[in-house]
Amino acid sequence: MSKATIKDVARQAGVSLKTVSRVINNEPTVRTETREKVQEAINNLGYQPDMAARNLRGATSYAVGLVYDNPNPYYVVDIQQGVLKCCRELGYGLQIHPCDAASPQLIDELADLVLHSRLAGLVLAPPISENDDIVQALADRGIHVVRIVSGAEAPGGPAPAVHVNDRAAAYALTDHLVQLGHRRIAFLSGEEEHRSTPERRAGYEAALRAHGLPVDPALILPGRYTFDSGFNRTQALLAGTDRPTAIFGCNDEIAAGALAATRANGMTVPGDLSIAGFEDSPFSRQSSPPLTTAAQKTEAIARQAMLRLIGAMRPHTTEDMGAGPEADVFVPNLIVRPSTGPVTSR
Amino acid sequence: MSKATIKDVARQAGVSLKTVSRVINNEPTVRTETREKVQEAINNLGYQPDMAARNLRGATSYAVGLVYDNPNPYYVVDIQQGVLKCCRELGYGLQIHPCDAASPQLIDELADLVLHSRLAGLVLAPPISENDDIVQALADRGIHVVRIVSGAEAPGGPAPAVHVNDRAAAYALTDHLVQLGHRRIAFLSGEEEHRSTPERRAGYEAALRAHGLPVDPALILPGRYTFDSGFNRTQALLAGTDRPTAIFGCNDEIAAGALAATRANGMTVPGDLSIAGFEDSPFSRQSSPPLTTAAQKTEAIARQAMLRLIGAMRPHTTEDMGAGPEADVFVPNLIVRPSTGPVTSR
DNA sequence: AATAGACTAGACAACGTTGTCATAATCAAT
DNA sequence: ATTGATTATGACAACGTTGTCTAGTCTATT
Repeated sequence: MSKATIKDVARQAGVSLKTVSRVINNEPTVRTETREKVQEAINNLGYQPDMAARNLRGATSYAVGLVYDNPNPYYVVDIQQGVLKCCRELGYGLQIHPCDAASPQLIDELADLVLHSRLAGLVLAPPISENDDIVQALADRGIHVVRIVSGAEAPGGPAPAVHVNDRAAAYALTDHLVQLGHRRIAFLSGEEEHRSTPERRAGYEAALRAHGLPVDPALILPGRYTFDSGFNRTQALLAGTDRPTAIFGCNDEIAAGALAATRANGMTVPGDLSIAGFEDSPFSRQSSPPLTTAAQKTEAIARQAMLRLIGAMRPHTTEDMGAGPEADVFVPNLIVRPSTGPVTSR
Repeated sequence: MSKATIKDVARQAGVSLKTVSRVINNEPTVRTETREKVQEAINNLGYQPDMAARNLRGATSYAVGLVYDNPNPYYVVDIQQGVLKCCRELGYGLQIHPCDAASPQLIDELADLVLHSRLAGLVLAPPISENDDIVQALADRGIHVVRIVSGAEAPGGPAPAVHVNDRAAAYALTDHLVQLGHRRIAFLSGEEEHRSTPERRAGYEAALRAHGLPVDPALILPGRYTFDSGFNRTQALLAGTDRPTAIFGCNDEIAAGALAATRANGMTVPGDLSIAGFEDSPFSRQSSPPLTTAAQKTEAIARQAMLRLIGAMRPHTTEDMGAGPEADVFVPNLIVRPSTGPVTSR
């Protein structure tokens, strides 16, 4: 009924409490023979260390926090899943912490969280992870942090980071559109606070330039990562004189909005207009036609972030679990679906 | 830098550790004067009890688990939010636990979770909450549980429950369609494991009967809570001879699929066909036209569930926070949007 | 005025683990 | 064989809190 403790294991293995503790924590100074004896007792009793006691005693703790303020539940759930799985592998607890990125007390709030929940560190998801002030302030307070950020490579900032190369993926997606013959491709931005926006835009511009095409500022529209934002901007575009032949929505919701506006205008996709999104959310799969998009492996990214966080604090814990630094950069995959097609002559 | 402990509070207030503990836990046997003195010291030092120590010592613990296996991230995030907020109010920790409802080891897995994470209890979300075998097995093992279930009233089962009266809401939605003149209304079911499916269907049938309309089995189609399921069944319906004039999708994803299929068939909504969904997810708001649906207050439901769980264990903790038993039944609200309209003569 | 009962408060141990320090066992080199 | 260094193990305290038990202080009743 009741759970086995380290004491039970020690008794069964015929060793002291401390020796069992050493085996559990993979400390080197245990004879192989002893280690095996203890391991057997552990397996035998189905022993698992008690988090509460562990956290209480040590300078070290076995729980991390996941901090996010992301409007996209699909993303949030994926990130949670990835971090949680990794926590279970490593024997860590997870404290989720949705919050308000704009709150002026956010830093204090997070510092409090770490203190009171005895967290070993924090995994920061975008856009909070991309706010250097916050990350720096946390680092200054001695809080271990890992960031999930949009960007091609390690900026060597105040904290370890896992990177999503949105730029390269946006380049590939734009290239795909150009290959289809599109010359006037509108870019519907998301919030500038999300670094993914300027990154994706940079990839879009780079691809145009690589093909010797002009970057027309009139086709690059500011906005938000929402359906409505995509809808409204597309209506404005279509009402204008020099219409684009393709639209690159900075995420799938924007693209879904663009799709709805296009159809509301009596136009067909991709016949009259090609539309592409980003993120491979269900919106992109369930619209008609399904949207061309770029898929990021959110769960794997979250897992890698977790490994980096723990690895920074206890290198031996995560040995052989995550590969070297090259594993820290993820490039979303282009997924071509029917919403993009060859440009048609008017 | 370091956090204040009960010791610091005791010293500042000039009382013993135990007295501070009594104040924190709202135990009755403390003189008002003493209580105030202690409270002042607590506020002064910004003291918050340490979860790890609390959980370690007592027979009682201050953390709960949230168990779910729900394919809908919008729902999951809302539930999390509601439970988490309530946890913070009550000073509880939250352990999220996504899992596989079909796993044969689920019961052991949950029992282990409770034991090893020292959880005071579990909040069960649908569909796991609606599996009586699981709930009963957990109750038999002495695990405190609260269920969020679809159904009109307390069944007096093995565990306290919060109810979502899908039946009444489905009745209202169906009534709305009938009022618009619809006589042939198809019902696209979700998974039968989710009790919401038979409940909503019961409401649909009851409304038809109340208006003296026949319940045609050919119009009640089994299926799943997915876009594709809605799409395919609608195509089949529209290919048939005796078409319905309205479709009631058991959730918004089904309805969105139905909408896509309808348009793929060259028909207009609501002109040729009215479509209604359920749940008020973003799908219903962002489709064109937006879908008539029924909105459940998921966050409030989650909060109430949490209150019931804690209330069952420590009645005095939740006094005055949640109202009486009548607060345990929630009826989703009908939201009328453009996807439903008066039936047109053919 | 004495005393039972209720109320209030404190001393102390205990929860399960790890950090510190001491000690025992082993080994290499003289 | 003895020393010295190294490795392997154990005894004990401590983390911050609450449960148990005891003792002191009131109030009410006789």
